[in-house]
Amino acid sequence: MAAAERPARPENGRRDLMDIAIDCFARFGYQATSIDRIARAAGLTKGAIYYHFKDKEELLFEAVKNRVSQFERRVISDIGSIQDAAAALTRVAEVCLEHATKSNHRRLIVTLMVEALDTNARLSAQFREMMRRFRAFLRGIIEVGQRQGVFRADVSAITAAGVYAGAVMGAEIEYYQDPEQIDLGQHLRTFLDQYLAWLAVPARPARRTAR
Amino acid sequence: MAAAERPARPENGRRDLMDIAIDCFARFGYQATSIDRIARAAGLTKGAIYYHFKDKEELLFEAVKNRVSQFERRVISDIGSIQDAAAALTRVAEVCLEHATKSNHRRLIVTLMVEALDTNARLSAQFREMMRRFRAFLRGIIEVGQRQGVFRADVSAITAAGVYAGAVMGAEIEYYQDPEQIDLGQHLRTFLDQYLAWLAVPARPARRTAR
Amino acid sequence: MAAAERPARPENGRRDLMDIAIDCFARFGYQATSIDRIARAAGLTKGAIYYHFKDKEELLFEAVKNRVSQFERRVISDIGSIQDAAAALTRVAEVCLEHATKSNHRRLIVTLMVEALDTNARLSAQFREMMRRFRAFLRGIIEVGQRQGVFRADVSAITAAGVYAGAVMGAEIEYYQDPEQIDLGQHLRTFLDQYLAWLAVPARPARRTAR
Amino acid sequence: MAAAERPARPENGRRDLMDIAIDCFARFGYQATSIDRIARAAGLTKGAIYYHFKDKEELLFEAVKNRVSQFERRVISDIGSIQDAAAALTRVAEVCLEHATKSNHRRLIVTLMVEALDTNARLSAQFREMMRRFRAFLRGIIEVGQRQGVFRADVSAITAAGVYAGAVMGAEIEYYQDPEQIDLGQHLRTFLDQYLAWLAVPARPARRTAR
DNA sequence: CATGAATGAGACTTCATTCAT
DNA sequence: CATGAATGAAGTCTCATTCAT
Repeated sequence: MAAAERPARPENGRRDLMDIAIDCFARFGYQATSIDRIARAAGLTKGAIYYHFKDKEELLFEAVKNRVSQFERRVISDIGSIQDAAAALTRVAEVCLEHATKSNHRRLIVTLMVEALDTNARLSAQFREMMRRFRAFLRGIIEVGQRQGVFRADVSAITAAGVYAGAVMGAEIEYYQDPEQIDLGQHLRTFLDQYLAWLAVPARPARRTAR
Repeated sequence: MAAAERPARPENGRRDLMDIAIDCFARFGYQATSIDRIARAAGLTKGAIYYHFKDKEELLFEAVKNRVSQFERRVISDIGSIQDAAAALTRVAEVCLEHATKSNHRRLIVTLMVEALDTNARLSAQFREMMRRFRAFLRGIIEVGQRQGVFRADVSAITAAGVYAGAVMGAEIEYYQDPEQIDLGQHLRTFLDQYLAWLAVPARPARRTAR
Repeated sequence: MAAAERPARPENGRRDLMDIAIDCFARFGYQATSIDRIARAAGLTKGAIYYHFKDKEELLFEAVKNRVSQFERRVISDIGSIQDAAAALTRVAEVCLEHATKSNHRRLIVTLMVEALDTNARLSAQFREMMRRFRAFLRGIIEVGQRQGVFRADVSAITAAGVYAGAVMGAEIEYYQDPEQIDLGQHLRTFLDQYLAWLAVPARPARRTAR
Repeated sequence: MAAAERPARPENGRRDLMDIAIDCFARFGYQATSIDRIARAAGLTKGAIYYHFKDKEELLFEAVKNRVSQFERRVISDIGSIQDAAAALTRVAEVCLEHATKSNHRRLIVTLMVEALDTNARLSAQFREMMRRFRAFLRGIIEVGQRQGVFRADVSAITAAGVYAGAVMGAEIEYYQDPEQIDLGQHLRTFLDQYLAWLAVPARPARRTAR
């Protein structure tokens, strides 16, 4: 009662709050997540949230920034050192799988990305950049493979990257919606299997790709 | 008074209203579409909407039912008669492309499906059923190909169907988000190319598929 | 299509409509009875009601006027000829019983009277007049009895009339609310019994009445 | 900081708000009392009401529960100790008189009871229970008088209780409607006079009561 | 830091009423 | 006479946000 005894963990409340907010945003989206819902989930009152965050949008942006950069850092740190392009693509899918099933990182991203489409220009732009970075990253891997001669050269690396990114995202949504019937791991492995087979340099008669 | 010209447009207001509502829902989702926005878009007042629809949810469900069944009828009527499994899969992608770019059918479905996830149990169940039907339909095509010997038999048809459905949906989302950079048509053709190559009976050494 | 064939029963729709409206008003009161509810009960659309009645209030006033005057005419026609004051009071209670249980006359009156209290000045005034007429009527009967020497003279006839009117109305409300436990007939007979005993000229030592 | 003066009025806003709401409900009934009207009467905005009460119905139920139990506690505490049955019945009427004229307790109850009849099943059930308790309480008093030999034994105590409850309620309504012409105190005393005379053991020739 | 109380804008919905046909 | 369509006001409720303590 006298003097000291400050909250032991300064700035920790902010982090905790954000994690809880992220859980809500990931499940219900932005609009269906009221400040009150977050507060209740955190065992606080609404006022406390406004101590840590300027407004709901700041909370949203921080949440997205946090999870997006965590995902990107993870991908880069995991893949950066891999020399084998096919192994790198496999690894990316594994990270996605993990972030979709063991954390809420991917679900937050996918959910908010769709919700933001015509609803939140600024957020949508942020997601667009993120997707572009992701595709550019994948394209980089593919081009390495092409340069190394392990991937066929007659395909557009950027289109291939887009196919990859879309397939992973679509599979995740199927999984979020019907986890009982969708085995996301098998799904992604099956996709990778066909994707890598297609990218592989053909034995002899090259199958023509899409115009 | 002589010949034709009956009420001119019986039950037309309801139909028009729904089309307008669908446009809004497809772009902004359910929650971000206020009754007032629909009314304004239709050049009516809110009250008029409640004359035609019991509440916002009825409008939503009717909209979804309408577009889903239109999409399903279209797929069935287009594919039903095709004997060639590969051609059927190609055709499905073409219909999706058309419904994603020339109408708002697919965007309505994808947008609302994601929004509904943990937000609207009843709607989500409806979408889950729709996706299951879609995968079952695709599986049927694939199994026909397998029975005909044109598709390899060592892959799970239902998993393959899920990969297909997910890839198409993911590509659509990429397109909705970044239409300037994503050429959905090329995207889908590229995916189909790899998908069919993978499904095709291998010349010699069968590549093993995922577990 | 040519000329005549007017609706066989002119002005009949109006009467039917009003009876249906009265049923609704008697059960749900004025505010909880929407024009739509009446229309549906009558198998018509709202517009039809506005053909017959200027607005909802006119319907209400007509309904009240109708039932009130029917009740009053009935009381007068039934009691007018009775010479015996006690028998007249008994008869009034019987008419009330009948109008409370076999028709909706009394329930309409009681329900709307309470609802109108501070809500509809004009209607409330009308009911106030009605109650005053009713009490005046009862007072007349009592005074006849007093003049005839069959009722004690040391009671205020107007107060006695008020007690009578209130007791009947209160009993009705108890009955409307709990018809399973309240036997309105027995209730009223019991009240009458005590009321007439009290009014009767006492054998010897007159019990003093309230100041 | 030294001694007393705790939050001054903890939970006070809620209580104040309810009292104001009760005033409105007692005068206008439930439906004619808009949230806005209560808010204005309280000098607050609508939102403040929803901070304290979940919705309008909760406010209603709390209001009714409050006034009903206050009335019942008052009756019990006032009458509980009285040994004389006639005095007890007199006392009950006095409490009703006070609660009808000096507070809004009885008017709230009577007004809402009538309005709820076919309009709010849950509330109506609550009032039905209240009336049953009231009649049971009165019956208890009457039976005590009968056992003590001061009340005649040849009347149904429960019916007599119903007559009493109804007469009081009816008198109140007359008073609410026409306070200028109805002197509720005299009304109730007159009723009590006749009621107790009727209940009293007759000197000699017992008047037969209604079966 | 955090709470409790309150605001105010905006959402959904109901409903009396009007009107062209 | 009657309907179908529509309006506009008013009501209930939600929610992001603010602020004194």
